[in-house]
Amino acid sequence: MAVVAKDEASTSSGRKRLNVLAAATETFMKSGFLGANMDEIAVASGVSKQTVYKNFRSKEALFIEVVTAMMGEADLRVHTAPMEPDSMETLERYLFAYAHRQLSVALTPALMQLRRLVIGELARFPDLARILHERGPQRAISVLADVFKRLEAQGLLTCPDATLAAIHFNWLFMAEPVNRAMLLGDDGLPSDAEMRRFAKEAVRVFLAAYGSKAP
Amino acid sequence: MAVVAKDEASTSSGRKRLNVLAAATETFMKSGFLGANMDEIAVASGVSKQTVYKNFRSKEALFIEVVTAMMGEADLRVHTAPMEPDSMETLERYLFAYAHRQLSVALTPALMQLRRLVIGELARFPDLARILHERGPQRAISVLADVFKRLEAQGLLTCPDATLAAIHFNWLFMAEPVNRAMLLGDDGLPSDAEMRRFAKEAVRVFLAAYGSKAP
DNA sequence: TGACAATCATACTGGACCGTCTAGTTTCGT
DNA sequence: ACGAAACTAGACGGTCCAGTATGATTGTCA
Repeated sequence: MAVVAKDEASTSSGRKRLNVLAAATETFMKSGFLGANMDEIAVASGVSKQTVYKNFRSKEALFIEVVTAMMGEADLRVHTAPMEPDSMETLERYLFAYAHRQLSVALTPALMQLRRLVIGELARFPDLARILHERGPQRAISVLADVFKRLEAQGLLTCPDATLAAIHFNWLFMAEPVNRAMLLGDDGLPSDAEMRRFAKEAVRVFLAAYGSKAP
Repeated sequence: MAVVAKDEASTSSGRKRLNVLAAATETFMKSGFLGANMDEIAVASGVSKQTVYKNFRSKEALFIEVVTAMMGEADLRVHTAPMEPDSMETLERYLFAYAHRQLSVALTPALMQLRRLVIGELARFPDLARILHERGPQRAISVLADVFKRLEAQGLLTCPDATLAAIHFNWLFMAEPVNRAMLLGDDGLPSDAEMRRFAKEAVRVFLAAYGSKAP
């Protein structure tokens, strides 16, 4: 009865489970929750339908696992510890690097489709949308606000409400490309050059409003 | 064969058609495209299923009419001619009034649900999403950019790229509440006091970055 | 009034699909 | 090697649903 923490991919059953998750991810992302077909998922997994239902109670349960797994992966990529501004030459360069990094990591076809999927299923799965909000925009803003508080203590910023400042900075570069991606599809995703421009201009506006005037 | 432009609500058939549209709107908004049921729509319309299909070729066609009709109504409310800044006491007051008005008009449960619906159906109805983008954010930004160009000519703003300035201003007050509404549902909608705060702070940041320094 | 079009209630067709069951086969631990 | 557990392919029950067909009923207009 020794509980050995086996890697999921080491056993045959574990691999099959991962295959199902992968195939379900693709299918749900392509067709949505109602549009997805459990038979198709089983076939794409190279696994019998029985095995699908051995690993996942129902279509709903599978959907929830797919979405939370995707959010977990996204978390790892998006929220690695942000470099400290001290180590950067200037505040401006730090803010630019942060913005550019967030744009590069968040504006991927997979993450945008995940966002569309969760928004479209808000009524059926409100918890998933809440989690996506908490671990996505809300968390980014919260982390940013902490950084801004320290920067204000150092006299580099003037932001009485650090959270509001973080909201402003975050959306100054994120809002337009995310909105385009939501409504125009992956064709609306910005090139790297466009990302740099969004980042650069957001930093300019942000520092004009929140930068300390005293040199 | 005289084509008389009859008001749709004046004839019995016309009224029935409008009833179907209204019921379909409610059902699609509640259940999404795949989740909606044509029998339910017929019953809610007080009309037989036959009559539904006499007026609309298919479920898809009905959905498209419902969404475009909603976008048309929204257009009327959101994009009434913006007051001219000249008539306002100060630029700051003008910008605040504009932002507050946009927030009040756009952040309604119906419009947010329409947005969720269209985003969720992007793959199935890409044209609807494109139209929503053109007549929503893109149009607001375009109108704003024209105003900003005039204001710059008057020396009240400094914005070499008026469209970028419009993007920044628009999302400074819109992005956070819209994002919350998308992921948290109608509970996330801001109160009037919160709208005023978003508007006021957006104006402050915007003017710090784009306001003319010369008094 | 009478003919004709619209509408109604309802049944039906054809198909999709979730989740279960069955019977036979493979894999795995011991 | 052997028994248990997992797996497979496929069928199936039950349900749902878009769209059509039917035959009766109502409303409209000459």
